Order: sequence, then C-alpha cells, then structure tokens
Amino acid sequence: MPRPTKQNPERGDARTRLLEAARDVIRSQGFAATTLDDLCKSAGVTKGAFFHHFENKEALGVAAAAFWAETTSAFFAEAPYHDHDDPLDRLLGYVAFRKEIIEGDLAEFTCLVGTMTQEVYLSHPAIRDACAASIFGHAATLEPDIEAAMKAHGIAADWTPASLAVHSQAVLQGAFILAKATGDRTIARDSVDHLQRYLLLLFGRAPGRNGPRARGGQSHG
Amino acid sequence: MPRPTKQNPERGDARTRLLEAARDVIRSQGFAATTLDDLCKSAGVTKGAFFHHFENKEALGVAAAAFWAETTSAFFAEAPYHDHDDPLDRLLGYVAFRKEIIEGDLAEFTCLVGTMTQEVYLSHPAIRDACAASIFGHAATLEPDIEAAMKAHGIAADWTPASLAVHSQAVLQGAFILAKATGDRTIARDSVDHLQRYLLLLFGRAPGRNGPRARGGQSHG
DNA sequence: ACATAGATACCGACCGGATGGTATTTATAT
DNA sequence: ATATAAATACCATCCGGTCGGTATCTATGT
Repeated sequence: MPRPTKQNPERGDARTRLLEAARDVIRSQGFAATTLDDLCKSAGVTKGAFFHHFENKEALGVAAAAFWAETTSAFFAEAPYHDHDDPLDRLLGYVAFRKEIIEGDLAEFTCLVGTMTQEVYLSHPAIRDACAASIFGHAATLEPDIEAAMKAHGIAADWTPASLAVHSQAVLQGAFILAKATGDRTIARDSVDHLQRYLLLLFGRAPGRNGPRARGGQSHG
Repeated sequence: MPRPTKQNPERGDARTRLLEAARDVIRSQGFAATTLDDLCKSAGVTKGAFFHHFENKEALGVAAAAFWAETTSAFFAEAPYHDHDDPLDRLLGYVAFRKEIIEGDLAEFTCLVGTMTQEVYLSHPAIRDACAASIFGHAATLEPDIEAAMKAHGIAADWTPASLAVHSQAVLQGAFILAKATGDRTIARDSVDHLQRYLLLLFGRAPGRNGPRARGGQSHG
C-alpha cells in the first residue's frame, strides 16, 4: 500500500491532512485536549510526518489558524451575498448567509479560531495572534459595505464601521457558545436574527412583520 | 503549623479553596490545560484533599460551574441596577453594569462557564449541562424586566423576552472572546455599547447624541 | 468530666498509562 | 546523488487517579 505522494495525492499531502484534522478535531475537543496522536490518527499520518511539517504542537496551532483564515476567506469571497448592488443589502446578505450556514453538527459550523482563542490567549500568544488575525481580518472585509451603507443612508453615528463589523463577530462567537451549551443550533440562529434586527434598526430600514413601528423606509428588494 | 479546621478556617475549607482555584486557574488556562496539581497548588491543598471532596476532575468541573452560578447570581442580585422603577431602566442598567465590570485582567472579568463550555461540550456533557444551567439561569433573571418593558412601551414584537435575554448573553460571551484575542478590554466594551444601542432602538428610546434620528421617545430619567 | 468510637477531613507517596517530543531509518521526487 | 517526505521505534516526563495512613470533629455512654 503506497503512501500518498505529491503525484498521487489521494487525500492531499500530509501537511494538508494534518491541518484539516486539526480543524475538525480541535473544534470538537478543544486545543489542549487534542493530543498529537489524535491528530495523526485522524489525518492518517504518523508522528514522523507531523514533526517533519511542524516544529511542535504550538506551531501546528498557529498553522491551523492561518489555514482557517485562508479557507474561510475564500469561502466567504465566493458567497452569493456580494452580488447585491446596495451595500446594505450586501451586509444584510452576509448576516443571512451566516445564519444559513448554521447547519449540521456543532463542530461543523462553529469557529476554530474562536474556540482556540479562549484556551490559549494567555499560554500561547503566537496562536492567539494568529486567531486574532483571522477574526479581525474577516471582520475587516465587512467594513467597506458598512461604510458605504452609512453614507448611502445618511447615517451619522457615534459608532464606527469597524466597531460594528467587530460586533457582528462577537454576536456570532457568542451564539456558538450558547449553541454548544444547549446542543441546539436554533439558539444561535436566534441571536443572528437579533443582529439582523439591529442592523435594520440602525439603518432605518423596516424589519419584517410584527416588528416595532416601521419608519417608512424602503422595503427589502 | 496546624492546618485549618472547621473551627479555625483561616482561608476557608479545602473544598471552597479548590473551587476558587478552579475559577481562577481555569479562566486563565482553560479546563483541559489545568492539571490537578495546578489546582491543588493554587488552592494550597494536597491531592488527598482533592479526591476527598471530588470524585474526579469532571466532578470538579461540574462543581465549579455550580459554584460560579451561585456566586455570580448573588453578585448580580446585589447590584444597584435593580433600584430603578422603570423595567427598561433596570434592563439598561444591567447592560451598563456589565460594561462597568469589564475591568482589570481578562481572567478576572471573563466568564468561567462560557470558557468551559467551548472545551467540554462534547467530551463532558455533565460539565456542559452545569455551564448551560449557569448561563441560562442568569439570562432568565432578565426576562421579567424585558417583558415588563415590552408591555410598558407597547412593543409587539416577533421576538420573545427569552430570546433577547439569551442574545444579551451571546453578545457578552462573544465580547469576551474578542477581548481575549486582542488582549484589549475596550473591544468588549464596544460590543456592549452596540447591545445597549440595540435595546434603545428596540424600545424606541432615543440614544445619546449623534445616534440615528430619534423617535421622540421620553428621555432617560 | 472523661473515655471511647466512629465519622469526617486531610495528607503525600506512589502507579500505570498517556503524551509531547526525538532518533533513526526508509521511501520518493528531481 | 541529493534533498525532501514520511514511517517506526523509542524515551522522559507528566498526569489523573489510588491508597494507606493521620489528625480532628461529633456523639454517646457512664
């Protein structure tokens, strides 16, 4: 049974398989509880391969956070909400998309870097920084649309586009925690609904039926 | 040097000292990375004492979550925001209080049970349930004021008091994660500001200066 | 008042398996 | 041929947990 090679990468090379294993196993068990044997077994790789590609466990954590940043930014870049003409529609589309992808098992839709941050923020600054880069890099992609929406809707606010972008990430991270606590996805979606409602109120667009009295803004679509 | 006894509990009994140590050490390092030796050393107690009071590490986790629920509920019960006559003022006072206590080191103001939930939600259901009880028990204390405020302000909404109470906890949990990622408290406070702004908009009360056009609601106080 | 006994609280050396990491060897690509 | 990639065996330490023992408290009988 030949092991997979670069020419014949049945499931990708060992490094990629280890990063994918890290993404999945750490989201299930956390970073500290995940042993190197867990990772190697899940990746179908031996320890020799592990230490060939990563200096130690911490280096894998950093690489896993960077891998997460790359793959998720590509994922969101391809998402359909960018197609809207109106920047507010794009922003609301993003939130709706985040709600849509809350689906399947908890370890499938929750955030690797949010999970790792909680564990390593003091003990492993290098991992923490890589996680922060992922989270805030993603938040930054929302800022142009927020800023454009503010201008388009004449919003002069005491908050910045950056702070709203970051807040949206806080809501998502918190929603994931509550979903983990209950084992129930829907509680996370409820918080995303509140975030959506907040945006509608901030930008003066009428929410759906039964919301607080609308301000006569234009309807969606 | 006599060891502390029930009659002479210099620093409380071993069980309490272990729970306090768990609260502090786990908030710094996480549950999995915290060894029993860490806990015993921090508590000034031996392993014999540990296993006298707790069956195993998981049992300590459950007890620590319960201890957290007890101490925090007492802490919030004594907080001054309950003094307001208007239920919306009490709700906004709660949020303002949560913002105020974001102070000092990260491990001092972040949430033990939120941290533990992320790590153990799959591997230790008993701990997860104890954490959930703490989080949702605390959220439930907000519901009466939210419901009363909805009635007082004539809000007919497509969201429930429970969902808004839970959402407030999601915002706080997420704010803690982002603060850990950056090492900066202020980013957590910013998210609490957004939560506060959301409540003001939901209940039609005018926010401070520079907010979106006010709806002519009554002013604060 | 005092002795006795049982229960509770606590101590700390020790164990076996797990864990992060290393050294050496083997296979593949260029 | 040489560098890279990966497999295997191995090690020192750590860690959760055990166990026999000691000190202190409480209850009770006399």
